[in-house]
Amino acid sequence: MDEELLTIGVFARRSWLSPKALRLYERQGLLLPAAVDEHNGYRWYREEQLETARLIARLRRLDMPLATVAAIVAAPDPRTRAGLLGDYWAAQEHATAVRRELVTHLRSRLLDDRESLTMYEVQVRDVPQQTVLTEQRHVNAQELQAWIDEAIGRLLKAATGHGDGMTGPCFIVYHGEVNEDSDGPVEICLPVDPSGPLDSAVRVEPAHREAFTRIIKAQVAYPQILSAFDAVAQWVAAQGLPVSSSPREVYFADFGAAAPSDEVCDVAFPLV
Amino acid sequence: MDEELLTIGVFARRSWLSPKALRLYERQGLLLPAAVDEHNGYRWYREEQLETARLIARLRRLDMPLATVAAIVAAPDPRTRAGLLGDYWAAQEHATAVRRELVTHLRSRLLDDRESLTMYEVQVRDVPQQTVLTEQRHVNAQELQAWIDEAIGRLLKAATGHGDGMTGPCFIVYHGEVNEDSDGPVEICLPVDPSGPLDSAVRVEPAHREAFTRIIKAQVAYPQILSAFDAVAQWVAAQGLPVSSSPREVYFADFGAAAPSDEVCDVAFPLV
DNA sequence: CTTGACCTTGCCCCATGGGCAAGGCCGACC
DNA sequence: GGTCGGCCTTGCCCATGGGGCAAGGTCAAG
Repeated sequence: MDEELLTIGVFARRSWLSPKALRLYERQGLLLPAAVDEHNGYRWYREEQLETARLIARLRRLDMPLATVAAIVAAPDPRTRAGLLGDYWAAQEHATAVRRELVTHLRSRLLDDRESLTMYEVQVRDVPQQTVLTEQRHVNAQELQAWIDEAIGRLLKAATGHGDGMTGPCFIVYHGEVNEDSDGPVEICLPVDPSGPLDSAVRVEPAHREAFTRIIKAQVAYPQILSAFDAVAQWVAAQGLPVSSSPREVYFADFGAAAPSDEVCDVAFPLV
Repeated sequence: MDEELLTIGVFARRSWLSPKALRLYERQGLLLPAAVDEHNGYRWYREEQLETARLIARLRRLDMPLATVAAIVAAPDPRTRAGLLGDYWAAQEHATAVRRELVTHLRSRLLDDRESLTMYEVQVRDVPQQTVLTEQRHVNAQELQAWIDEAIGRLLKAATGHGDGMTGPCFIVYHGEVNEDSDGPVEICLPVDPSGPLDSAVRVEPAHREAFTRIIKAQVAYPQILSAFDAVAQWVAAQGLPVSSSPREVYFADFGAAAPSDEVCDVAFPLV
């Protein structure tokens, strides 16, 4: 055995890491020195450890958290390592894509400041009683979109076997706050012909008056849409009106086919 | 004036920020409460401040540092804000692109582990004396590539007016370490016909023997290329040979036209 | 008056090191 | 043997952007 051990300084220079980082990695159990002198505490590394250290250095250049680095370093074979790296990077790309959309939206909003200047115009209307197919669940902000897509699919399917099918715009009722931490519940309602069968997933939404504001597709994104809820709530409070039920989004257009500047949805608060 | 002030809790909920964050932003001078009660220290915010707070919340969702957020918030008009946001995001996209390349390279290296298994093959050769056009500067790792491109352009141009033009492969000498912190100096040399004019940018590179290893284009990227330097330095040390001059990269192929798996460069250490 | 919700400050914690101080150790030179 | 410079050690404080919790002050409703 060629037992030429390297001091931490030499090892650091040759691995493109700093001595400080190496000491940290030892504490984290990520990269242990081959030996530690009991007398003076000096750390000694083997040349073969350079390969691992350089892998760590390269992964850290991606800003990969040490825990993820540790998982990759601990992986038994290169294919597993490449897989974990791919997973990590896919998640990063996804996060970047989300932010990229936010930036695009925000820049255009800053420039033509449609939303910030044109205040939300709040109106009042009367909504007749409706029979609705309904589905309700606890979901947080992350799961919301996926669940809405699924649930609407199911409700639409159920509606086709229900007299004339859909008889009005679908709406989503927020019975509780929905954000990263809090999860509703949220209810999806699809108005149908009241003469159809009344099974458990059907209820009657009572006639009511509601205050609402109309927004475009680009304003539906979370959390921008909260400004619209806020504006309506503000307006209602300013009028001294009491709110009688949970706020909702009423989708009167084909959301998928709409352009970002098309009006697609009303944010509505039922009044007494 | 409609002086309906909001408590920190209400303001936090309506701005999508946390009270804790709001207190931090006050300390940083990013978003000051409209008033602070002298008696009990309660913070009070104006409704108009919601707009700023929401802008901050959205910018923070991009992981933008508070200092950058502050610059944007302090900008006088929306166009300036959009410009700063665009600059920030362009920098982010660039950083992501760099990492993306690193990931691609790293994954392929993990999978077909060409570099990690096939050790660098080190050979020795004799290099005759050469007259070279030369340019030298301090540059760190970031500026290096751009400077090399420019300098080679200048040297090639100078060489055309110098007898037969280029008479051998261009090489880059690292007189000092080059990384993020340290900046060489680095010297670029282009061999030319020794019968040409001997002006200040020309020197004679003495004949020498050198140890070198040949690498492919994909291995030229920083910091991977350091493994090659390391391998040659190792080999030289193992032979007990003294190094006589600074290490260098000798580019014998058309770098731009080469495929990633083409051999393009020798990493060489002059011996006595 | 009590209760619960809200507010305050202050402290410790996260991750990933950088920077610096105080002090130990080692080889080289005189 | 003494001394010097360079390496090594540990430990503390710094930054970022808050989260979490404790101890205590405040306020409005019942």
